[in-house]
Amino acid sequence: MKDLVKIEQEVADGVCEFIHVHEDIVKKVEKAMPEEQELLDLAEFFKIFGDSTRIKILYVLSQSEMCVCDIASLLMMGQSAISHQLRVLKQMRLVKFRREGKTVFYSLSDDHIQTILAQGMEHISE
Amino acid sequence: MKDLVKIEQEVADGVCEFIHVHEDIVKKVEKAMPEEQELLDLAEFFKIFGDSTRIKILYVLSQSEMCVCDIASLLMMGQSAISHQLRVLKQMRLVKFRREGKTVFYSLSDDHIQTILAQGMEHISE
DNA sequence: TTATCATATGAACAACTATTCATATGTTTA
DNA sequence: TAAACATATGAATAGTTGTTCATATGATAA
Repeated sequence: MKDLVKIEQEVADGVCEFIHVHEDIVKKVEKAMPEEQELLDLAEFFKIFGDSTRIKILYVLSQSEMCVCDIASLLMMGQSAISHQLRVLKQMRLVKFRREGKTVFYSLSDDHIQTILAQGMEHISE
Repeated sequence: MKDLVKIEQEVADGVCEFIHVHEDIVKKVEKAMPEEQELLDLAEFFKIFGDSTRIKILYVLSQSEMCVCDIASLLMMGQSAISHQLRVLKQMRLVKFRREGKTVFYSLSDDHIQTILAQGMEHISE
């Protein structure tokens, strides 16, 4: 948050900060703004899909449940890297898992994820 | 890409890399994999929405076209920061702009963007 | 129990990215 | 023309993030 002294100085410097705005538009949109937190959450949500390793993991899991080694093999990446990313996906509830002996099988936590992937793919191939 | 020597060493170390996999699953999914580039593009696409400043810009532009100063004022951020992010959004064709005198008005380049925002919001509020 | 194996995780490092600062560009007005 | 102004942009910086390495955890088998 800027203080008035700084704003005044910027105006003196000829910078537009908050002065030469279209007040009618700004005030109207200001009222329609969602909670700050909602927009932060939204960005966090999309950020998960914004990494190629995670996208690939989500894609292969959309085809079949799989253990960590299967995914590492498919993506030709180290077990540790996959495990770290699965942790992120787990924390954000995008994947779930079941244990079978020493092996842990991961899968998408719900169909919604697949829908979003498909929606994105549709969009970029236009 | 790993070389054989490294893989052999990892096996010797007791690391799973590519050996103790479920071959049937892996081979089946391998065939269904899209082009590497398609998944990279998909991640790049979602990455744009994965930043709170850009999400906010997209949101306010979904309400009304706006100049750079209007956006900076609404988000209480510097003109330069907004301008830099608008450049990213412009390059990725998420926003378009028109010039009117000294002022540049930005707006969403198509309705699809708004749909994706709404889809995401719907998803996180579940 | 001990050895083996699949997965998880902390620390370190490298790469990337968002913001700020200073300044440039291009438009309008005097 | 010169001054004022809205926006754009290059460079520097600080913060974030993904991968690797080494090691820990927890489960099974001998």
